[in-house]
Amino acid sequence: MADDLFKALADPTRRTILDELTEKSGQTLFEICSRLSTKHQLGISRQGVSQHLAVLETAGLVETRREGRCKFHDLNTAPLRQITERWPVPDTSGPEESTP
Amino acid sequence: MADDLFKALADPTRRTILDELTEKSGQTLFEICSRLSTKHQLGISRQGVSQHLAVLETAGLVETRREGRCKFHDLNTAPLRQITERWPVPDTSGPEESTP
DNA sequence: TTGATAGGCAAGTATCGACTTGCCTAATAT
DNA sequence: ATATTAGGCAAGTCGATACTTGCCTATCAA
Repeated sequence: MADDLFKALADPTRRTILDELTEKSGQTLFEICSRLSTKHQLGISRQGVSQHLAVLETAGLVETRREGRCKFHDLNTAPLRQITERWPVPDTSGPEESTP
Repeated sequence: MADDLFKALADPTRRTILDELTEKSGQTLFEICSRLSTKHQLGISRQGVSQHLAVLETAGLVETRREGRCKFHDLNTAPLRQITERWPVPDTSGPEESTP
């Protein structure tokens, strides 16, 4: 459970995929592949991306739906909530301007 | 930067250490060692724990202060904020009771 | 000073995980 | 029917990393 989540986040390529899905949810495998290649200069094979997506799906960060021969990938950030629930983060830390 | 954070969170032992520091911040290496051993049945060497703490410190999740021959470890959850800033999480997802 | 306590450094092992290559299935197009 | 497009499965390689063992330094107590 939590193990899958943190393992999924551990890889920089997977985090970039999450970025891409944040920008545009519901992309296909090939769409993600070409975006990683063009926008992020990531030379990675299609299977590589596919395996990353599988890890993200196991973590619950990505959900998929099939339509014909296409498989669309949707982002689900809900699992991230358990991180800040497990280790509470102060509202605003750091040197804040004194409330005027 | 972000890489260090997610790498630090990727290991289950390190997450348990964060749990321990959440419960009681400012523990020494030996204190953490014995807690991992007794409370979590983690048979890990002192050096193992020390290396984990170093990774957590690199990520900014743990800060240390020395006093004499003792080194105290304090939790700092602030770096976690960038996670939910990078991938925004809806306030409360899932089937919520309708606000009465 | 001697011994005990708290921690650090470095090298070695061994497992895990990212990535690739090669082949296979299913849906659309000509 | 054949070719093309979208994706899946499996084995193999290679580098990263968690963990250990062995030795070394520094602080405090007797």
